[in-house]
Amino acid sequence: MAGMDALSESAEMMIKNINQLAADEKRVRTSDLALKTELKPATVTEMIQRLGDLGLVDYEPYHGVHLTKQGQHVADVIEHRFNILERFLTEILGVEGEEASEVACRMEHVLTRDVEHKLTTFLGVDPQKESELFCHKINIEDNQKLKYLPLSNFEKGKTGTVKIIFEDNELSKILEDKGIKPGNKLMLKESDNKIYNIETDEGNFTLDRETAAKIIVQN
Amino acid sequence: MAGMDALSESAEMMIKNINQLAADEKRVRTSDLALKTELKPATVTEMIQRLGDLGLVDYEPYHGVHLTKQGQHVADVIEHRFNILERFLTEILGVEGEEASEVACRMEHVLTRDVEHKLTTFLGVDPQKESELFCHKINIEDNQKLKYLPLSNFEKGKTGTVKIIFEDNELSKILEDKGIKPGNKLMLKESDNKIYNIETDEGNFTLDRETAAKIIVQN
DNA sequence: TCCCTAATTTAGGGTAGCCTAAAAAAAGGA
DNA sequence: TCCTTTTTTTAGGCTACCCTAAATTAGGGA
Repeated sequence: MAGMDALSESAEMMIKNINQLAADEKRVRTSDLALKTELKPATVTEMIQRLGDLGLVDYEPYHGVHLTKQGQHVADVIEHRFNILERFLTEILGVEGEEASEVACRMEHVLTRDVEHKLTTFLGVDPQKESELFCHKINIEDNQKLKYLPLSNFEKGKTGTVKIIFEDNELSKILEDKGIKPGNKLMLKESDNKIYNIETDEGNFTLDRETAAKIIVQN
Repeated sequence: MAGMDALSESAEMMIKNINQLAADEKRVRTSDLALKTELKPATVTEMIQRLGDLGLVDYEPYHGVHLTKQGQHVADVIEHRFNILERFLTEILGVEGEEASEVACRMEHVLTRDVEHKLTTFLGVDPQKESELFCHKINIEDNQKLKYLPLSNFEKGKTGTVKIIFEDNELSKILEDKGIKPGNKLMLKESDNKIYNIETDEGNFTLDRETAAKIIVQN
């Protein structure tokens, strides 16, 4: 896209405020923006003219602005970033309301989409819903990359990394001696759903299904 | 203090770079700063003159700069904020190295001291060490109030309540079957920072660090 | 309709941050 | 020492954002 530099914080804030004042189709007035942004009307005019040149708002002199499709998208992204940042700050870090808002408001302009996504997932929001909302589809590869399976359901011939072992210390120790412990790699050589033949750095072993079911592997 | 407005991102970056180039007492040269900041020498001169006026650097025309006590303090704070932000982004969110650095570098300028503190505690850094280093003692209440920790930084022998599991649904479901789900209690029996041995209502399990980091526990 | 007022824009001014080009200072070799 | 080269600073220009003050336009009441 042309002019694809990042928007300034000021520009993004103006778009955010236009969006927040935009009720029922009406154009947003300069004076209302001036009040909300705590800028002088002349400054608002200057800024919305710039945004108009960028195609982010539809500006008609003396008759206010409204967001274009592009501008609306920017507003949605900023809004979302603000929300997750604010949630993170209050719910996870325990920052007080007012301060959380202020910090989130400054941080929202420096997030990348990737960090935004990861933070969203961190907060337990369903990424699918998010992706519908924001039209940036989640890459299939991302899903593939994070596949956890019990070894009992693992694909034959594939190599994976042990993530979790569900059992008491005794079994853990036995498995550990065989190189089966969180962090280590293993390969499922053969299986008939009753016995599982695996290979680790320590050699080859055979497990029963019950035991294999307790080892979670990431491919 | 006089002139206590927040420093601009540019100014803070310049101070940070001066600090990073300041080896063995020698003054930092304009040309080296220009290389590091990717600014033109003339721009660097202009900036360090401004910083000199603010009392943050000791500037002698044609003979480079070094940080004053005040400037050094700013550099230390920025450096620390960068470090914890980078750690949070990589260790908790799983952001890749390069991107984590860039985002941390932009975020470091918008943190408040309070958020910096809470994030530090969240990452499980010894607050005592931090307070020695930065001379602003961490309030005990802050610790008490800090309700959420990744399991990877949880205290051995303590029992907590699972609040959030982040990662894809698949991992969540697997953990859920084993009693690791929001609302349930668990106890961290043993840990060597590589393997995490826990006990839940459903039994005993061993997790790797990466997985443990994705389970947020309230103490 | 016409005029007055309120809203808005334009005009003009300032600073921070960036730049290039030219001047000035320092540094090092012969 | 002196002269050339490198480094640094100064001079001057540009843009984004902010402002105040002066035009300009819109809109409502008589």
